[in-house]
This record gives sequence, C-alpha cells and structure tokens, in this order.
Amino acid sequence: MIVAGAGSGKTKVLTTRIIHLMAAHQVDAFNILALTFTNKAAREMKERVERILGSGEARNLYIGTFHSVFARILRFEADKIGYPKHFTIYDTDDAKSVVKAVINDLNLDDKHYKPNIVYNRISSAKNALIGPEEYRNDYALQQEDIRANRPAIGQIYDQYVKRCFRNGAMDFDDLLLKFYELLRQVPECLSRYQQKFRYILIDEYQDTNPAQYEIIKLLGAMHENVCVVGDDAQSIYSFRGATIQNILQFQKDYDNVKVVKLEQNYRSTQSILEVANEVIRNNKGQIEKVLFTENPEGEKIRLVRTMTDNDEGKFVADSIQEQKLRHHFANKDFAILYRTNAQSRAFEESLRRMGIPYTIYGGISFYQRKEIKDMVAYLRFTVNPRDEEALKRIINYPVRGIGKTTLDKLLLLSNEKDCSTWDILLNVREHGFRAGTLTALEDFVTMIRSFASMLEKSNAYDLAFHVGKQTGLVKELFNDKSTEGMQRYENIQELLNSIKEWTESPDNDEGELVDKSLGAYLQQITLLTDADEKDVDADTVKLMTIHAAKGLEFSCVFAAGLEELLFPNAMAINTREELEEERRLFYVVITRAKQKLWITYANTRYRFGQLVQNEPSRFLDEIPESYLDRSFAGTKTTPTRHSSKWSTNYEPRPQQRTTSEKLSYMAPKPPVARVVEHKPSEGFTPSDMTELEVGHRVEHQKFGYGEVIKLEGSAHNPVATVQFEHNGEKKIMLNYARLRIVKS
DNA sequence: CGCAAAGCTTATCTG
DNA sequence: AAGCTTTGCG
Repeated sequence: MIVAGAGSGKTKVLTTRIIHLMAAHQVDAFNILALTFTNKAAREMKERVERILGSGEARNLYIGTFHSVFARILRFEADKIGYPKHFTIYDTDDAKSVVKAVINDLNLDDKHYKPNIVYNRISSAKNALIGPEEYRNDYALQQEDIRANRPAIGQIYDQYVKRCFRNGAMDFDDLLLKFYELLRQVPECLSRYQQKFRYILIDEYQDTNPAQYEIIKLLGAMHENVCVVGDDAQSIYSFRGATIQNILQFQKDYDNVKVVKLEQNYRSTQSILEVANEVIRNNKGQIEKVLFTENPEGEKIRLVRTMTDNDEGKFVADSIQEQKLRHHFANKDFAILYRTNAQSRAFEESLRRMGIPYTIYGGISFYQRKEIKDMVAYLRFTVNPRDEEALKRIINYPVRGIGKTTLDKLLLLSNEKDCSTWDILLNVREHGFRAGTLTALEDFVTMIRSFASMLEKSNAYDLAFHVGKQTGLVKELFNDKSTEGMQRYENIQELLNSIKEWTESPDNDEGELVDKSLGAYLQQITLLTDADEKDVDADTVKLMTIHAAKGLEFSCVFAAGLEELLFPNAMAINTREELEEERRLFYVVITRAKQKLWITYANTRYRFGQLVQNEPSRFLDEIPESYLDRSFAGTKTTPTRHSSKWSTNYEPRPQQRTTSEKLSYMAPKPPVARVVEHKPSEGFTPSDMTELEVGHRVEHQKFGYGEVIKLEGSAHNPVATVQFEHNGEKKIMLNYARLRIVKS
C-alpha cells in the first residue's frame, strides 16, 4: 500500500512499477491488471509505459477503469451468466427510465417514488453487493424506506433487476456486480482470471466501494500481488458507495502488507500546502502523515468576498485577465473549481464577455445529446433487440405512425407474457392491431431485420451510415435549417466520423484481436465521459466541479462558492462523516493549485430563480489568518483583525444598494470604504463609454462628480481613473460601473 | 397525432 | 431561470 499525499507523484509510482515489473522481472504484460479512476488516466498510463519501453508491449496490459475492464471481460463471458454477448450498457438516463416504467407498472405514484431517488437507492445497494432479496430482508434498509414513506423500493428493485435482465442490459453498477457474481458462480472463470492477473495495481484506492473491494480480494487471492495507491485525505466519493475503510483497513486485509508513504509534495508552494495541512487537520481518523515541500513559499492565498454570484464571476474573469497581462499566464494555466455544476453559469458569462476561451467539464457528454442517443438507439436495438429502452426511443422516430396507444399496448403485452417487446413484434399479427397500425409495425420489424442481417457482413461504420440513411433520421436533421437543427446534423456527421475512425484504428498486433464489431463500439462509448472527449491541452480556462478535478493540477486555481449550505453543501452537514468528506473536498481543491490560489464566496446568489443569502463557509475559519490576503480585491481597505467566529446571525447588508455598490468587489471583513453620500441627479442615464476621454467631467451614481484623469486596460476590460470631488481617486471598470458624461 | 401552452421540477458529487 | 412533462385542442 502506497499512501501518497496530494502532489507526491502517485501516478508516476504506478507507472514505474509496471515498467519495472516488465523490464526487470520479465513479467508478461498480459499478466498485469491496472485499474484507474478515469479512462483518461488509463490512457495516459499506457502511453507512458509505451514511451519508456517502446516495445509495443504496453497495449497488452489490462489498463482501464473498473467499469471498462470488467465490461470487456463480461462481454467475453456473458453467456455464462445468461446475458447475450452484445448486452447493452445502460447509462443513468436509461436506468432511470426503466425505474420509472417499473414504478408505473406497479401502480405506484411517481410523485412519491421519484425515479431519481429510487434509482440512487438501488445503486447504493448494488455497490454494497446487496441484491433485491437481501434488500427486502434487511431490517435497517426496510426501516429507512418506511420512514421515508417509500416501503415499496425493495419491490421496485426486484422488478428493476428482472426488467434489465429481460432487456439484456446491465447498468453501470451491474458491471461490478455481475463480474463479482461471475467470479463467485463460475469456478473456472475465477481461476482463469486469478491466474491471468498475477499482478494487480489500483490507483485512487480510497475511492473504491465494497463491490470493487470484494472483486479485488477474489482476484488477488491466488498471488497476493496487490499494489494499491491512494490518499485517505482525498476520499470524496462516498455518494458512489466508496468506503474510506477500504484504505484504512488494507493492512488487516492482506498478509505481509508493506506500507510506503510518500510525503513530499512536488506540486504546490509552501503557503498552499500549509493551508491544506491546516484544513485537513480538523478531520479525525486518518492515516498519519505530514506533507512537506521544498518548493518556494509563494504568495498568500487570496480570500475574496463579492456581493453576488455574478460579481464572483466577474471578479474571477477580471483576475484571470489581469494575471495573463501581468504574469504572462496562458488560459490553460487557470481553473475555476466549484462544488456544484449549477455554479458554472456566472463564470461562463463573464468569461464570454471578456473574450476568454474556456472549457466546461461535466455538462452532458456528446453521447448524451438527443440526436446522438436516437441514432445510437437504432444501433443498440440492431445489436440487441431485447433492449426496450432503445425501442421506445426509435419506434416512432422519425414519425412512422406508431403512436403512444400502440406502444403502450406493445409494452403491456410484453409484461403480460414476460417476454421482450421484440418477441411481441415478431408475432404482431396475433394481437389484433388495426390494419394501418399493423402495416407500420411490420415495416418497422422488416427494417430492423435488414439492419441485423448486415451485422456480420458490414463493419460498424457502413452499418451506421446505412441506418442513418435508411431510417430517414439523417435526412430529417438535414431538413431542419434552424441553428440548433444544423448543429444536430453536424453532430450526427461527427458521430459517423468517430465510428469510422474507430473502425479503422489498428488491431492488436499479437494475442487478442481487437473486436471491431458494432457491439464493441457501443459498449465503449457508454463508458466514455465528458472529460474523455475534451482536449486537456487546449489553451482554455478549465471549469469543473472539484470532484472532476481530482488528480489534476493548475498553476492558478479559483476555488469558488465557499459558502455555508453550498460548500459544505446542505445535503452533507448532518453527520460528522459527511462533513469530513466535505472538508476533504476542500482539501482537494486547495491542493490542485501549483502557484496561486484564490478562494471566493458571494453574499447572495440565485437558486431556482430566487435570490438567497449565504454565510461564509465554516471552512474559512480553519485557515490561519497569517496565510490569507484579504485586502486583495477592488477597494483599498486595510485588513482588520479576523473575528475567529463568523456570526451565525446573518449580517444585514445596506438597505438600498446602488448599482455601483452591487457591482463592486469587496474585501471580506470590513465591507466598503466609507463614501461621502451622493444622490444621483434626476434622470441619471449612463453614457456610452466608448466615447469617454481623459479630461471629461463625469457623474457616478455613488461617488458623485469627478474628472477622468487616466484611461487604461484592454478593449475587453477598460478601466478609467477618476478624481472625484468628494471621494478621492477611484479606478472604475467601465464594463460594470456606469458613468454619465457631464456636458461642460 | 402533432403542436403549443401551461405547469411542474430542479440543482451535490459520477463511471 | 431553464428544461422537461403534461394537458388541451384542432
């Protein structure tokens, strides 16, 4: 077990170990299994090994995420657990849709039984290796459901599992669960993979769940060459079923465990690292370690409060602009990291306004777009006609006269006979549909059959192209000349291109032949994420959640939205365990920064279209004052003593806020410098700022009258220095503040 | 069956 | 505020 602090070179250790095994101990690449947290990490690791060994052997390594590696094996062994070789992998949307269908079939109210909640419960159960039967016999789980007034979840779970099986589909959790079952139920599989994987390496071990734990235990039992790398301080995936116990208990789980600690950080400045250490010290129950660095001390951490979430966005965009000009940073040196995806909007807007290129991670991935899902649904259904979710998408798209009534009837029949909807369709004459409907249904069946007959003769690309043409789907999108319609058409073309590229990419040179069937293609795209599709090296500012930023590093980091109820999030402040995980999340965001770190928070922000007020995050109290620079933004105020406790009563803000005040940045503790009050003149209207020149006399809504003495900044962010009559010299950012040019 | 309007929900994190 | 679902009508 390698306990590796943030920035201590975890991934390098894993890569080096693989190389060492192969080069110095002549271990065959086919006997090494390396499990990573993301597809991207897997790809990078493979490339690094290949670059150093240069023998082409790297491609024979089993490197990937738990999900992708197990999916690959399951496809091979599917028949042994009763699944079709080309089983479909359901993403969360598909899975929730099945849950919803089951809820409706059981005549339960989907207002009470929200598919989202039910699905999450099922998912947690699966991650803990609890099947439907055990679920219904588990007293604690039953009590929880009864208390939440959802006693039928066990029943839904049971039906859900049966429905997925009938559809020939596995959800994400099944990829772990079914693999586990395979090992448990089929002895020859267990021994085959135990023998094959003589060396097992696992990255980010602190974020593994019980299902993953048991699988590793089984696979590793024969050789006990299990090497895990992790950092308990960065365990942030408990919502996905991860248990920090896996890493805390590792020493008890295996004989002869050797623990290696990596405590030197090569990433961050001393200031950043010390702040991180101070914060994480507040957690109990950790593996003891002291992170240090030989890097320079660096700058203090800038703590900035703004009035609103939009101001926060503007502040960050301005700061990026300023840093770029002053210190020649590139766009890609910056990351804006936040707790929830919904926070991205304000940053997007301000970056766009300033003309700073950016990339958002964690939105919907390419493969989740409607038009892509529609096209993919045809391909899925061709490969696996039991896939009811795919059928529901395509049976009447493009429109072919098979409406809701007909579809409902088909679904009902398949439930009654407990067979797939496809089986009903194959004998559709027996079920008394009207003549017109019958023709439409039979035409549909004929079409799908013609696609299926191509599966063996054609490659994935030719088939996909044919499907797009034959169904009229491509034509339908082509005819839509709206901006969105053209975009959708381009997306379909892009999909076809990517299938082509995939089809033509080279095979494995020895050993296994890479499977180039459509089925194999479909399987891997379901497991791709947003992050896998985007180019990390592009010169853009990166926006993502802290979870998504795990394992990454940036020269300059903005940790945004440090507010109570947002971070720590309201959903995670009810138990010590939850709160400690939020703190680890804070630790993660701090340690993403190499050189400069900003921490920002807003007094008010919009939620569901409503303005809410937030207090500063309790985590801010945990940073010693000496590491902080609070005087940083906007108004020049001297920092004052920091009261060790933020008031629990909300400190009311000034009664009426003028526009300029609302848009100004504030130093956190002492709010704003006192200004001499000014009442805007009657009918105050801001002038066109492009006409502003040095020497103009202007009126500001709050600061009053003054004279422009300097113009600077860029075209995107012009700044005027104004000498006010009663309020001294101020720098006014013309994008935000509004000035009236006074006729003289 | 298709469309438009109204109504309702959402937003903690993800392979 | 925005996206998705339901409802109502032609």
